[in-house]
Amino acid sequence: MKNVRVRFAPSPTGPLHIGGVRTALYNYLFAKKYGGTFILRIEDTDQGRYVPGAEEYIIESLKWCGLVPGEGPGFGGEFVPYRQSERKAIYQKFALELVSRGEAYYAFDTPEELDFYRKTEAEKGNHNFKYDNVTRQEMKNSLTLPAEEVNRRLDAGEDYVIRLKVPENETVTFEDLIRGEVSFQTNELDDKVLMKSDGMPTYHLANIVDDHLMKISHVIRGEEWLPSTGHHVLLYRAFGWEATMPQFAHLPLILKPDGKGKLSKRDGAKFGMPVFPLGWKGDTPEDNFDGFREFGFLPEAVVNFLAFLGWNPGTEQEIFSLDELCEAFSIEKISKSGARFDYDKAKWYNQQYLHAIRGETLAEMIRPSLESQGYKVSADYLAAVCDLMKDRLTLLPDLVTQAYYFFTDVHTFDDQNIVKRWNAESRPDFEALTTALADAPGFDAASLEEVVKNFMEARNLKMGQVMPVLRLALAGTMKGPAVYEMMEVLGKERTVGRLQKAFDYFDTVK
RNA sequence: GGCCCGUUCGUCUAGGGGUUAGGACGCCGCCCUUUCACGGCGGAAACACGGGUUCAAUUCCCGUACGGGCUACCA
Repeated sequence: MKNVRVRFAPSPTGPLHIGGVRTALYNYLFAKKYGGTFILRIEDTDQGRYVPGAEEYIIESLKWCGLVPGEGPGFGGEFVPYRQSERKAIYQKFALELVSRGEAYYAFDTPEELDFYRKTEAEKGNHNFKYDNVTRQEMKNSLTLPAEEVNRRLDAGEDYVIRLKVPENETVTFEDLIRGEVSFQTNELDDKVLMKSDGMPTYHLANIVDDHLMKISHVIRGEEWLPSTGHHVLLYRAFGWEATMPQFAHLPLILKPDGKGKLSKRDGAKFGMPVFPLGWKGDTPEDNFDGFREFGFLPEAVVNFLAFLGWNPGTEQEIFSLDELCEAFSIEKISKSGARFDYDKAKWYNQQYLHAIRGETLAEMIRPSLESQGYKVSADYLAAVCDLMKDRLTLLPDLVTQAYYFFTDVHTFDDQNIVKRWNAESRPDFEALTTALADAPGFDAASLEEVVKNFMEARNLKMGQVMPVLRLALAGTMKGPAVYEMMEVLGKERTVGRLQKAFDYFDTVK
């Protein structure tokens, strides 16, 4: 495939949600697979919904995921600007061209009039009023009004919109790369507004004009756009651009975990999971969200998880780096039906990536949150702890909650288990063992194991009598890494100190 | 309501005219083990329904049901 140019075209109306990230991902993968270009275009034509900071958020999110655009705002490119609000004049010119070709027309009906019209129609039992090839004949537009009046209204600066003049009695058919042939009857299609009365284009116009001008080869977008694709094809025709029209691929939606509707930002709070890549601070507390990053996900895991929500390579490989995904990706393997958001699966992916990570790398990721909690540790020490813990983690913050005792004194003891493992006669043995440990030739796991084993043999003690007590004394809990390794990482001083202190405490537990 | 799209284990999915319908998550059991995890092994678990077409249909066609999307001077 040559000259693949795809775009991700979000609207800066708030944080980019995870479905958007997946759309961006699939566009990116497709571009990379064929050596093409991944373009970011900001569709900010609705000034009413514009949210400051949203564009920066989108870019930061894409970067976090490793999906860096080849062209876009801040990324340069042949077709600047990539922000639609800065391309207003272009759309006006093309809209006027459509009017002069008779493919579009001026309409003067105000939103209030339209509302009123819709309401009265509804009262008459007609609940699906459309501004279309039949109703336009009784509305106020350049098709029904005399030319002089149209000019008079235009000259007087009256508000107007430009609408697409959808042809009658035709069938629009196009080939969707995912769904196959899809067709619409033009009589079912309404005369979509192309230019709003504020002089801004609607999505439909801006989208077609920009995709054409920016030489977009494939439009990969969410399924919510499928119903308006009929209009889009009509628009390409009206402009005479049908020969170079991009190919369409409509992605299945990401659904709520319970399958009832598409995933929305409210679902994060409802299901206790992230639905945004990065955290977002809105104006109200309800508008503040933690993202996958804040929950403790690695971007590679999020990307891998997202890639598999609606696509799979057809092999049994589950773990893919971004590069591997680029290589394996194909539109034909995208599924047709919506995929529920499966948070357990997302966590599993994270766990897999955490297992594979190097202790040092993990250490640097976790350090900021550790320091914010007041723990200060050396790089080597932290890396050693990470190596011990990483097989036990699902989310990054688990390290601090599960292994806090590597960074400070044990503050919570599992008394129930202490009672089971410790009694009045235990003390002499464990004091002797502590001394033996303190005198160990080396404080590495292997030496310690030997010391403990010799000790047990000499005193005729069993593994189950000794190990749990040591573990309880060092960590306070029955869970955790191997005892010898824990001691090695903790070091002689801390190990011995903790044991002595713990035994005093154990004597008091009933 | 209208239009469009969809439907394989609970979930994500592979597959495809004749298969013991495969994998992964989750769940259960066993093994490993000083604990918790990891890991290994095993288990329960699916072709929405009805008609065609065919020697044969879960697979192709048509309906129905169900689900989802769209139905704005939002994207």
